Amino acid sequence: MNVPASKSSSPEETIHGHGLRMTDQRRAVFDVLMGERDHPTAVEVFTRVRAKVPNISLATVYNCLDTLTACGLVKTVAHERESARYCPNLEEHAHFFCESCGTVSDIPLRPRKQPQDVWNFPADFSISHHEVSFGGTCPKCAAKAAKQNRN
Amino acid sequence: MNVPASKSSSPEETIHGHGLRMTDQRRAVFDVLMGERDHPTAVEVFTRVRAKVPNISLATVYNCLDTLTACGLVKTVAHERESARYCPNLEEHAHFFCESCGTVSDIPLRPRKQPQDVWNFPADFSISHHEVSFGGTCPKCAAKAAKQNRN
DNA sequence: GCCTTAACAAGAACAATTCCAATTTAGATT
DNA sequence: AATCTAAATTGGAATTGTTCTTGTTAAGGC
Ligand SMILES: [Mn+2]
Ligand SMILES: [Mn+2]
Ligand SMILES: [Zn+2]
Ligand SMILES: [Zn+2]
Repeated sequence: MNVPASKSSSPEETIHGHGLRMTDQRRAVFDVLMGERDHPTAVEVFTRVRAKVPNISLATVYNCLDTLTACGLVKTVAHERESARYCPNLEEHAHFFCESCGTVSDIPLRPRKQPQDVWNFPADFSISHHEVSFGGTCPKCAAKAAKQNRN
Repeated sequence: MNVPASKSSSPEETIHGHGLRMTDQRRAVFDVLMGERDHPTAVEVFTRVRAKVPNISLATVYNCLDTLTACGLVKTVAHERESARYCPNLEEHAHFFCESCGTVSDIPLRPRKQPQDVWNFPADFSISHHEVSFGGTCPKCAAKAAKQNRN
């Protein structure tokens, strides 16, 4: 667990490195996530992947998403109490949730910056991971709202 | 909604300012949260508040927590897919979740710093709120682990 | 080709939260 | 002080997203 997938190795190799097998279902779930740069829920992944593997079950989609996450091939994204989303972007980044249209955007970390630059940790906290999410209005929706207001 | 409770005004005033009433149940839920500087779940609040209001229902505890949050008197804290927690600290801060003992600690924002100092937002994103959570090992648990290792 | 074990499918179970309909209560109005 | 009305509470049912269970399928080492 927590072994990052190096860019050079294939997903097969990464999965094998965890003592697991690359199955059609895992491959299909992985491909669906890589195919779009968005953040689908498990059910959205399920409906997309059914086009390729018509008999896959939702339980298997959940299992695949869990194993892919455990192998470091995708990321799981939680926001408030909504259903989990899955992200193919392995770079360190935060998430922006547009409250108007629901889209999720990746927000990259500035080079050479760390969360500790902004939050003041008492000594001796050992941080193993962080999850940062922002809520607000995306540029697209802001533009739409501005246009509305002009009328 | 989103009207912050100024420190000078009482919870009654704040609630009235939102056109709502201060009831025994709301008062008791509020007092329970203010009574400890921790981050209880709804069920934990429920069991604590039952000491004072023995017949309160869990649904009411959820309702009270929602209204107190809407009035800005407490904060709701989400972390991964766990049950929601509630926080009496109105200062801007992040949360640290100890994976070993489960405690939640407040991590203050450094003065004059912003999340935007660390994350690079494409222009035109209007941020209305953010939630930042860290996972890892708290100092107490780190010390315990170190002691174990020494044996 | 056989065997062991991992992976999958289908549906049941689960936990947290929300919804609903009936009852109670706060506080305004007489 | 009694009455009235909308808001709040209650208890239980319903919902939702996710996990668990059990029987079946299929890799891949031998
Ligand atoms: Mn992402
Ligand atoms: Mn807090
Ligand atoms: Zn938007
Ligand atoms: Zn700890």
